[in-house]
Amino acid sequence: MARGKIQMKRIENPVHRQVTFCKRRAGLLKKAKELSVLCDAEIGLFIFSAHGKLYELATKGSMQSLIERYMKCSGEVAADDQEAKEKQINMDPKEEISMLKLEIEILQKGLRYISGGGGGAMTLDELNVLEKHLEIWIYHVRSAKMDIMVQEIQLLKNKEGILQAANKHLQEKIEEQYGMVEMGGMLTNIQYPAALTSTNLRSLQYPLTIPNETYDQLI
Amino acid sequence: MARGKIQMKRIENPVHRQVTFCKRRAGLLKKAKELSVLCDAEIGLFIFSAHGKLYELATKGSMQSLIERYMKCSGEVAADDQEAKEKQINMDPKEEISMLKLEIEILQKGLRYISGGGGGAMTLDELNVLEKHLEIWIYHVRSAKMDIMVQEIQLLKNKEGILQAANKHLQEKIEEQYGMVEMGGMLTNIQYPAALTSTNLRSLQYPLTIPNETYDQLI
DNA sequence: AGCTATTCATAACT
DNA sequence: TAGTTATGAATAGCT
Repeated sequence: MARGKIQMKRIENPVHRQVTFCKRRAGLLKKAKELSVLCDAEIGLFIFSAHGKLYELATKGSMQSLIERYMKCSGEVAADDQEAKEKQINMDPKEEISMLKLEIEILQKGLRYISGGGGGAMTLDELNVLEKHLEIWIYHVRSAKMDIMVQEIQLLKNKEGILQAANKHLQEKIEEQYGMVEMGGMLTNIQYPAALTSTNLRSLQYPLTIPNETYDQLI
Repeated sequence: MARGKIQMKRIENPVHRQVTFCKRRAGLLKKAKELSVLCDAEIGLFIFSAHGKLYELATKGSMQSLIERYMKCSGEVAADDQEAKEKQINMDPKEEISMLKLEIEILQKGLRYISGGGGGAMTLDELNVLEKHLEIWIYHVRSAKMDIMVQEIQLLKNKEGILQAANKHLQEKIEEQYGMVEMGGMLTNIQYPAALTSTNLRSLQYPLTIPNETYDQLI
């Protein structure tokens, strides 16, 4: 910003990068404090340098309590699951590896804690770790359920497409024969026949491996 | 900073405070992103407005993973990087990823077994309480997702039923005209037309309020 | 680290 | 709520 602007990309020169990191880190922390004071906001900020060193700021109480509050909030708002997954797709192997290693470490910690019997009362840290575990567990189950449902939806859509094609073909056939027959309202005016329930669908040849009752269990 | 400097204390005028909050929040998030990009740092930032609304930024992966890393860092210094790094040299990234995933799975299994077995001091009751708590958080999101998907499935099934009815009707029409026309193979032999993707389905009159992209978000 | 020349962020105003 | 502008802050390049 001074003496020439810089490109918004990683600074390649290590010395420059380090200097800039120090300066901008200080600036960022200052700005965060200011926002907190001026506008009565609570802010949690942590910065990991490229070398892994941690710098943090928590404007009210501890970072722990802020993280707890964050968890509650994001649990309600949560739509960042998908965001995380999207990012994971574009993640390079090294990043993924380090993430997995981190996960392992946390799991090991939890395992040690639980098997060790804990001893005293549980601390906030330990509770947070346990919560994380539980989330991961639930995630896998939910993920599997979702996969099944998505698969089923795709199947239904495929079948629909085929039926539509068949329909169109038949209509053309009729129009061919009669020159002009009013069949346009066909699709919209036909009542949904009571006999044509999902039970009938199973007689189709497309593999419908998932019984209908599964839906109820999925919810 | 402009048109007169301001005191570093809570802005009493609520309007001013709100405006300043918006502007400075944007500035802070921008600065955080810049620091991350320029200096190859990982940053987690969350801001609660005075009214409790959450604004967040996580520069790499998800906030979840960053918080995990934060926990680890602030908790212990511990590092077995050397050992891990040595192994990593002679290993294919994909192989390593799958190995790590396997390890995670095993750990999770063990964790579940131990907590389920309930031998330790902490244990079943406390874990159940924690689990319940987490499930409630997740329940709301999952429930909403499931509702959408079930609704969509029902819609598709309805459409399918109607299409089948239309199909049957058309077939009968043709058979009426020709006495006996071979149309039985219709449904099974028609190739699924590439043009008849889910995009086309939206042109149907049946209310398909849920855009297709939603599926991806649901997973 | 410390020093400017610049660019950037933003307080007040519209 | 959004856009403009004068001004104060932050900081890139040097030393």
